Amino acid sequence: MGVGMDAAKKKRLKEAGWSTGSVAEFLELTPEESALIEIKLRLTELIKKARARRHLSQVALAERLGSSQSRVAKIEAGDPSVSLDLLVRASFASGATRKELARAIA
Amino acid sequence: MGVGMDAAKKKRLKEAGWSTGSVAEFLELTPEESALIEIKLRLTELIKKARARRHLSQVALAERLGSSQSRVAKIEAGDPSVSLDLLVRASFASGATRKELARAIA
DNA sequence: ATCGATAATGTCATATCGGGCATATGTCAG
DNA sequence: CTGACATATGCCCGATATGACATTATCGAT
Repeated sequence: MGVGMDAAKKKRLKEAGWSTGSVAEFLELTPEESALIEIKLRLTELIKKARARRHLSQVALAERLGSSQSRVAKIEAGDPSVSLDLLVRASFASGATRKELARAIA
Repeated sequence: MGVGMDAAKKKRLKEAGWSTGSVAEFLELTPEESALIEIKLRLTELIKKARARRHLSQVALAERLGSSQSRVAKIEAGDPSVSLDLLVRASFASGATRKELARAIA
Protein backbone atom coordinates (compact mmCIF):
# COMPACT_ATOMS: atom_id res chain seq x y z
CA MET A 1 0.00 0.00 0.00
CA GLY A 2 1.54 3.26 1.18
CA VAL A 3 5.10 3.90 0.12
CA GLY A 4 6.53 6.36 2.52
CA MET A 5 3.83 5.42 4.91
CA ASP A 6 5.53 4.13 8.03
CA ALA A 7 4.48 1.03 9.89
CA ALA A 8 3.04 2.88 12.87
CA LYS A 9 0.78 5.01 10.76
CA LYS A 10 -0.42 2.04 8.82
CA LYS A 11 -1.11 0.15 12.01
CA ARG A 12 -3.18 3.00 13.36
CA LEU A 13 -5.18 3.08 10.17
CA LYS A 14 -5.73 -0.62 10.27
CA GLU A 15 -6.94 -0.50 13.84
CA ALA A 16 -9.38 2.25 13.02
CA GLY A 17 -10.40 0.36 9.93
CA TRP A 18 -9.91 3.68 8.10
CA SER A 19 -13.44 3.22 6.98
CA THR A 20 -14.98 5.30 9.71
CA GLY A 21 -16.13 8.84 9.15
CA SER A 22 -14.02 11.52 7.58
CA VAL A 23 -10.61 10.00 7.39
CA ALA A 24 -8.95 13.27 6.62
CA GLU A 25 -8.00 14.74 9.97
CA PHE A 26 -6.74 11.48 11.34
CA LEU A 27 -3.24 12.44 12.42
CA GLU A 28 -0.21 12.92 10.22
CA LEU A 29 -1.72 12.31 6.83
CA THR A 30 -0.35 14.41 4.04
CA PRO A 31 -3.00 15.83 1.72
CA GLU A 32 -1.95 13.31 -0.90
CA GLU A 33 -2.26 10.39 1.48
CA SER A 34 -5.74 11.34 2.65
CA ALA A 35 -6.86 12.06 -0.88
CA LEU A 36 -5.84 8.60 -1.93
CA ILE A 37 -7.58 7.01 1.04
CA GLU A 38 -10.69 9.03 0.36
CA ILE A 39 -10.70 7.74 -3.20
CA LYS A 40 -10.33 4.19 -2.01
CA LEU A 41 -13.23 4.64 0.38
CA ARG A 42 -15.42 5.96 -2.36
CA LEU A 43 -14.58 3.01 -4.55
CA THR A 44 -15.53 0.49 -1.89
CA GLU A 45 -18.88 2.25 -1.66
CA LEU A 46 -19.25 2.18 -5.42
CA ILE A 47 -18.45 -1.52 -5.52
CA LYS A 48 -20.86 -2.44 -2.75
CA LYS A 49 -23.66 -0.56 -4.44
CA ALA A 50 -22.89 -1.88 -7.90
CA ARG A 51 -22.74 -5.44 -6.66
CA ALA A 52 -26.00 -5.08 -4.74
CA ARG A 53 -27.73 -3.49 -7.73
CA ARG A 54 -26.80 -6.48 -9.87
CA HIS A 55 -27.70 -9.01 -7.19
CA LEU A 56 -24.28 -10.59 -7.27
CA SER A 57 -22.98 -12.59 -4.33
CA GLN A 58 -19.39 -12.04 -3.23
CA VAL A 59 -18.62 -15.45 -4.68
CA ALA A 60 -20.08 -14.47 -8.04
CA LEU A 61 -18.15 -11.22 -8.12
CA ALA A 62 -15.01 -13.08 -7.09
CA GLU A 63 -15.40 -15.35 -10.10
CA ARG A 64 -15.82 -12.47 -12.51
CA LEU A 65 -12.80 -10.91 -10.91
CA GLY A 66 -10.67 -14.01 -10.88
CA SER A 67 -10.33 -13.81 -7.15
CA SER A 68 -11.89 -15.26 -4.03
CA GLN A 69 -14.83 -14.51 -1.78
CA SER A 70 -12.58 -13.57 1.09
CA ARG A 71 -10.77 -11.01 -1.02
CA VAL A 72 -14.04 -9.47 -2.11
CA ALA A 73 -15.04 -9.24 1.54
CA LYS A 74 -11.79 -7.46 2.30
CA ILE A 75 -12.34 -5.13 -0.61
CA GLU A 76 -15.72 -4.13 0.71
CA ALA A 77 -14.45 -3.91 4.28
CA GLY A 78 -11.83 -1.38 3.29
CA ASP A 79 -8.98 -3.62 4.29
CA PRO A 80 -5.64 -1.81 3.97
CA SER A 81 -4.17 -4.73 2.09
CA VAL A 82 -6.32 -3.93 -0.95
CA SER A 83 -4.70 -1.96 -3.75
CA LEU A 84 -6.27 0.67 -5.93
CA ASP A 85 -5.68 -1.59 -8.89
CA LEU A 86 -7.83 -4.27 -7.35
CA LEU A 87 -10.50 -1.76 -6.35
CA VAL A 88 -10.75 -0.48 -9.89
CA ARG A 89 -10.87 -3.95 -11.38
CA ALA A 90 -13.51 -4.91 -8.86
CA SER A 91 -15.50 -1.83 -9.79
CA PHE A 92 -15.59 -2.84 -13.42
CA ALA A 93 -16.26 -6.47 -12.57
CA SER A 94 -19.23 -5.41 -10.49
CA GLY A 95 -20.63 -3.55 -13.45
CA ALA A 96 -19.60 0.01 -12.78
CA THR A 97 -18.84 2.24 -15.76
CA ARG A 98 -15.86 4.52 -16.35
CA LYS A 99 -18.20 7.41 -15.81
CA GLU A 100 -19.29 6.17 -12.41
CA LEU A 101 -15.65 5.56 -11.58
CA ALA A 102 -14.71 9.11 -12.46
CA ARG A 103 -17.66 10.46 -10.53
CA ALA A 104 -16.60 8.52 -7.47
CA ILE A 105 -13.13 9.98 -7.65
CA ALA A 106 -13.93 13.61 -8.28
CA MET B 1 0.09 -5.45 -11.66
CA GLY B 2 -2.44 -7.73 -13.25
CA VAL B 3 -3.70 -10.40 -10.94
CA GLY B 4 -5.05 -13.11 -13.08
CA MET B 5 -2.83 -11.81 -15.83
CA ASP B 6 -0.57 -14.62 -16.92
CA ALA B 7 3.14 -14.22 -17.50
CA ALA B 8 2.96 -14.55 -21.28
CA LYS B 9 0.39 -11.83 -21.64
CA LYS B 10 2.35 -9.53 -19.40
CA LYS B 11 5.51 -10.21 -21.33
CA ARG B 12 3.81 -9.33 -24.57
CA LEU B 13 2.60 -6.09 -23.08
CA LYS B 14 6.01 -5.28 -21.77
CA GLU B 15 7.60 -5.91 -25.12
CA ALA B 16 5.13 -3.69 -26.86
CA GLY B 17 5.60 -1.12 -24.14
CA TRP B 18 1.80 -1.05 -23.96
CA SER B 19 2.14 2.64 -24.37
CA THR B 20 1.63 2.61 -28.10
CA GLY B 21 -1.65 3.49 -29.71
CA SER B 22 -4.98 2.00 -28.73
CA VAL B 23 -4.08 -0.77 -26.39
CA ALA B 24 -7.54 -2.22 -26.46
CA GLU B 25 -7.55 -4.74 -29.26
CA PHE B 26 -4.18 -6.11 -28.33
CA LEU B 27 -4.93 -9.82 -27.95
CA GLU B 28 -6.78 -11.49 -25.14
CA LEU B 29 -7.55 -8.56 -22.91
CA THR B 30 -10.81 -8.67 -21.06
CA PRO B 31 -12.73 -5.39 -21.12
CA GLU B 32 -11.78 -4.86 -17.48
CA GLU B 33 -8.11 -5.38 -18.17
CA SER B 34 -7.98 -2.99 -21.10
CA ALA B 35 -10.03 -0.42 -19.23
CA LEU B 36 -7.55 -0.49 -16.39
CA ILE B 37 -4.60 -0.20 -18.75
CA GLU B 38 -6.25 2.65 -20.56
CA ILE B 39 -6.68 4.45 -17.26
CA LYS B 40 -3.06 3.88 -16.38
CA LEU B 41 -1.99 5.27 -19.72
CA ARG B 42 -4.04 8.36 -19.24
CA LEU B 43 -2.52 8.91 -15.84
CA THR B 44 1.02 8.71 -17.14
CA GLU B 45 0.06 11.39 -19.65
CA LEU B 46 -1.48 13.48 -16.92
CA ILE B 47 1.64 13.17 -14.79
CA LYS B 48 4.01 14.04 -17.60
CA LYS B 49 2.01 17.13 -18.45
CA ALA B 50 1.54 18.20 -14.85
CA ARG B 51 5.22 17.83 -14.11
CA ALA B 52 6.21 19.73 -17.24
CA ARG B 53 3.74 22.50 -16.47
CA ARG B 54 5.33 22.98 -13.07
CA HIS B 55 8.86 22.74 -14.39
CA LEU B 56 9.74 19.94 -12.05
CA SER B 57 12.61 17.59 -12.78
CA GLN B 58 12.09 13.89 -12.22
CA VAL B 59 14.36 14.22 -9.22
CA ALA B 60 12.21 17.00 -7.77
CA LEU B 61 9.03 15.03 -8.29
CA ALA B 62 10.67 11.97 -6.77
CA GLU B 63 11.41 13.97 -3.63
CA ARG B 64 7.84 15.20 -3.30
CA LEU B 65 6.74 11.66 -3.83
CA GLY B 66 9.20 10.07 -1.43
CA SER B 67 10.63 8.01 -4.22
CA SER B 68 13.52 8.01 -6.66
CA GLN B 69 14.25 9.44 -10.09
CA SER B 70 14.37 6.00 -11.63
CA ARG B 71 10.90 5.19 -10.32
CA VAL B 72 9.54 8.42 -11.76
CA ALA B 73 11.10 7.53 -15.09
CA LYS B 74 9.37 4.16 -14.95
CA ILE B 75 6.10 5.81 -14.03
CA GLU B 76 6.27 8.02 -17.08
CA ALA B 77 7.46 5.19 -19.30
CA GLY B 78 4.41 3.10 -18.45
CA ASP B 79 6.47 0.38 -16.85
CA PRO B 80 4.32 -2.60 -15.85
CA SER B 81 5.85 -2.60 -12.39
CA VAL B 82 4.03 0.62 -11.55
CA SER B 83 0.76 0.32 -9.68
CA LEU B 84 -2.29 2.50 -9.95
CA ASP B 85 -1.70 3.54 -6.37
CA LEU B 86 1.68 4.93 -7.29
CA LEU B 87 0.31 6.60 -10.39
CA VAL B 88 -2.34 8.38 -8.39
CA ARG B 89 0.10 9.46 -5.72
CA ALA B 90 2.44 10.69 -8.42
CA SER B 91 -0.42 12.61 -10.02
CA PHE B 92 -1.09 14.46 -6.81
CA ALA B 93 2.59 14.99 -6.14
CA SER B 94 2.99 16.53 -9.56
CA GLY B 95 0.24 18.98 -8.75
CA ALA B 96 -2.80 17.45 -10.39
CA THR B 97 -6.18 17.92 -8.74
CA ARG B 98 -8.89 15.37 -8.02
CA LYS B 99 -10.88 16.97 -10.79
CA GLU B 100 -8.12 16.49 -13.33
CA LEU B 101 -7.73 12.95 -12.06
CA ALA B 102 -11.39 12.21 -12.61
CA ARG B 103 -11.33 13.86 -16.01
CA ALA B 104 -8.40 11.70 -17.04
CA ILE B 105 -10.26 8.58 -16.05
CA ALA B 106 -13.66 9.26 -17.57
C1' DA C 1 -33.48 -25.35 16.28
C1' DT C 2 -31.36 -26.77 11.82
C1' DC C 3 -30.20 -26.10 7.40
C1' DG C 4 -28.21 -23.58 3.48
C1' DA C 5 -26.45 -19.63 1.58
C1' DT C 6 -23.82 -15.37 2.19
C1' DA C 7 -20.53 -12.64 4.34
C1' DA C 8 -16.53 -11.68 7.69
C1' DT C 9 -11.92 -12.69 9.60
C1' DG C 10 -7.26 -14.83 10.24
C1' DT C 11 -3.36 -16.92 8.27
C1' DC C 12 0.01 -18.10 4.89
C1' DA C 13 2.87 -19.07 0.60
C1' DT C 14 3.70 -16.89 -3.42
C1' DA C 15 3.68 -13.07 -6.70
C1' DT C 16 4.07 -8.42 -7.52
C1' DC C 17 5.68 -3.81 -6.37
C1' DG C 18 8.94 -0.26 -4.98
C1' DG C 19 13.10 2.29 -3.32
C1' DG C 20 17.73 2.70 -4.25
C1' DC C 21 21.88 2.19 -6.69
C1' DA C 22 24.68 1.76 -10.77
C1' DT C 23 25.02 2.82 -15.31
C1' DA C 24 23.78 4.39 -19.90
C1' DT C 25 22.10 7.81 -23.03
C1' DG C 26 21.06 12.48 -24.33
C1' DT C 27 21.42 17.45 -24.49
C1' DC C 28 23.54 21.64 -24.18
C1' DA C 29 26.63 25.41 -22.81
C1' DG C 30 31.33 26.78 -22.34
C1' DC D 1 35.85 17.76 -25.86
C1' DT D 2 34.23 18.04 -21.16
C1' DG D 3 31.43 18.73 -17.43
C1' DA D 4 26.75 19.49 -15.61
C1' DC D 5 22.16 18.22 -15.69
C1' DA D 6 17.98 15.45 -17.10
C1' DT D 7 16.14 11.19 -18.32
C1' DA D 8 16.24 6.05 -19.28
C1' DT D 9 17.27 1.12 -18.08
C1' DG D 10 18.56 -2.90 -15.45
C1' DC D 11 19.04 -5.06 -11.20
C1' DC D 12 18.61 -6.36 -6.29
C1' DC D 13 15.98 -7.53 -2.38
C1' DG D 14 13.02 -5.97 1.19
C1' DA D 15 8.05 -4.58 1.51
C1' DT D 16 3.17 -5.34 0.15
C1' DA D 17 -0.57 -7.38 -2.07
C1' DT D 18 -3.11 -11.36 -3.50
C1' DG D 19 -5.42 -15.87 -4.02
C1' DA D 20 -6.63 -19.55 -1.44
C1' DC D 21 -8.03 -22.07 2.45
C1' DA D 22 -10.15 -22.64 7.03
C1' DT D 23 -13.05 -20.99 10.29
C1' DT D 24 -16.53 -18.34 12.09
C1' DA D 25 -20.46 -15.15 12.13
C1' DT D 26 -25.28 -13.69 10.12
C1' DC D 27 -29.50 -14.36 8.59
C1' DG D 28 -33.57 -16.06 6.41
C1' DA D 29 -36.56 -19.91 5.54
C1' DT D 30 -38.69 -24.12 7.05
